[in-house]
Amino acid sequence: MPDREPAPSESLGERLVEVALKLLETEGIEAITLRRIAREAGVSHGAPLRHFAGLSDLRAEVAARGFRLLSDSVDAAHRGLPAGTGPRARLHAAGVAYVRAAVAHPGLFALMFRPDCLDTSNERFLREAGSAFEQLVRIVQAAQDAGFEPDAEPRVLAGSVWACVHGLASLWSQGALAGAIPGARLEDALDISLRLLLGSEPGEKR
Amino acid sequence: MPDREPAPSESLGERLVEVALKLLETEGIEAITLRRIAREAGVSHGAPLRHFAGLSDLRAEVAARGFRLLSDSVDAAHRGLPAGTGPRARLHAAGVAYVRAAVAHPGLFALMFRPDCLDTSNERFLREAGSAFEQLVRIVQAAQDAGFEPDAEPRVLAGSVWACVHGLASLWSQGALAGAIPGARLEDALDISLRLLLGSEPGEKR
DNA sequence: TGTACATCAGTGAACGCGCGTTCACTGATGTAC
DNA sequence: TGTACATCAGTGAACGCGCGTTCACTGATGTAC
Repeated sequence: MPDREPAPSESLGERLVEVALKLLETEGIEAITLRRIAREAGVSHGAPLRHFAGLSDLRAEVAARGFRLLSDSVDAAHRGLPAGTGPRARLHAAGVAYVRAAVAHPGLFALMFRPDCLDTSNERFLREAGSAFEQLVRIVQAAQDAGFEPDAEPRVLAGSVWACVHGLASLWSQGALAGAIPGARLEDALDISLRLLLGSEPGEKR
Repeated sequence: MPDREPAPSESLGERLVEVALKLLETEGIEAITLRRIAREAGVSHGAPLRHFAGLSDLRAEVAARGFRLLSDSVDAAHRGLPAGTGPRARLHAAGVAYVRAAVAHPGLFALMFRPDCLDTSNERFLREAGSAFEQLVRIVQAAQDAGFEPDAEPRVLAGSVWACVHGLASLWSQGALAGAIPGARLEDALDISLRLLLGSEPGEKR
């Protein structure tokens, strides 16, 4: 994903979302206001309302990008694995990718899971969040076919896996884990979590 | 914990915190402002500053109560178990208690993990958060003594367990899990998560 | 090739809001003598 | 038992802030004829 400059052809709506993403990285959630984004984009504060129904609509649109980013990260990690990799190791890699992507974009990640801040009925938000979860369900189902918790309901199992990596990403990216465990390394906690969750799989190729 | 009426002897500082807790239950985080709490307590909006250094100090104080409540819930669940209960089943019960307490107080729970909203250097906040984690470490260590992941570093292991139940509590209490899995029941996800995390323990008394 | 018109993205002044914080004050309470 | 005084929790007016949203407007662009 090259960090392209805003092309002049690009619509203001697009540009505003990108400015918001940049602001999330540099200043965090509280900077995501209509006026601030407009200012940063060099446009009058009324302009964003030509492209979004209101503040929480814009935020939902930004959060939708977050889900897309998460999906893409998981997908990229998946595609990067050697051909013979087992489904369980793939699930493991998906978990790692989720946590890494979240920790790399703490502001965006926080916004995505703050339903009081955004319009959760926004169409693109629902679609991207939904398809990210479906992606996880597919990966989980493949692992189930390979013997991982074969009797569990796939969506519920996927939800449990999601919750676990999500908790890790969330606590880590807000500094709570590092605060409680001085000298902790994310890798260690991630390894333990995923090993506990998925079990060890001595016979499977990774 | 009886829902006692504000005793006239009670200090205003105490009363404000209790009003804040009530507001969190009924209206959520955004209601937690100095002016709103003062209004609700029937006191002028300047009064709270006689008891707290500022808004984020008050919020930290409220969050500290949250950690205490979480600790107490886990503790009560612990004490309620039959005498012969194994350490692994005790860890399981602690996880269940954590999630239940969090889901029962979604506003408070959300506030506790919003470091941008509160003064994380507040003394009581640090103390209560710290002692809640220490409580978990002790429970985890007991499970380790009974053969659960005996070689893991106790604090990191505790962090992993924490992250997992925390993620479940967090996603559930904000409706994300229920949104992704129509008809989902918290109990099911909780059961799967904890079973995956702790493994099954056929020989142990529950 | 021109002319009239509609469309609509972006402007910028204005409104009203609740907020945190400051500050001079009041008035009850307790203490020193 | 009185009197003077200090303390300090709570008051309420005031300040300045950034916010979301409204609204009449401008001016470029494209379309119909």
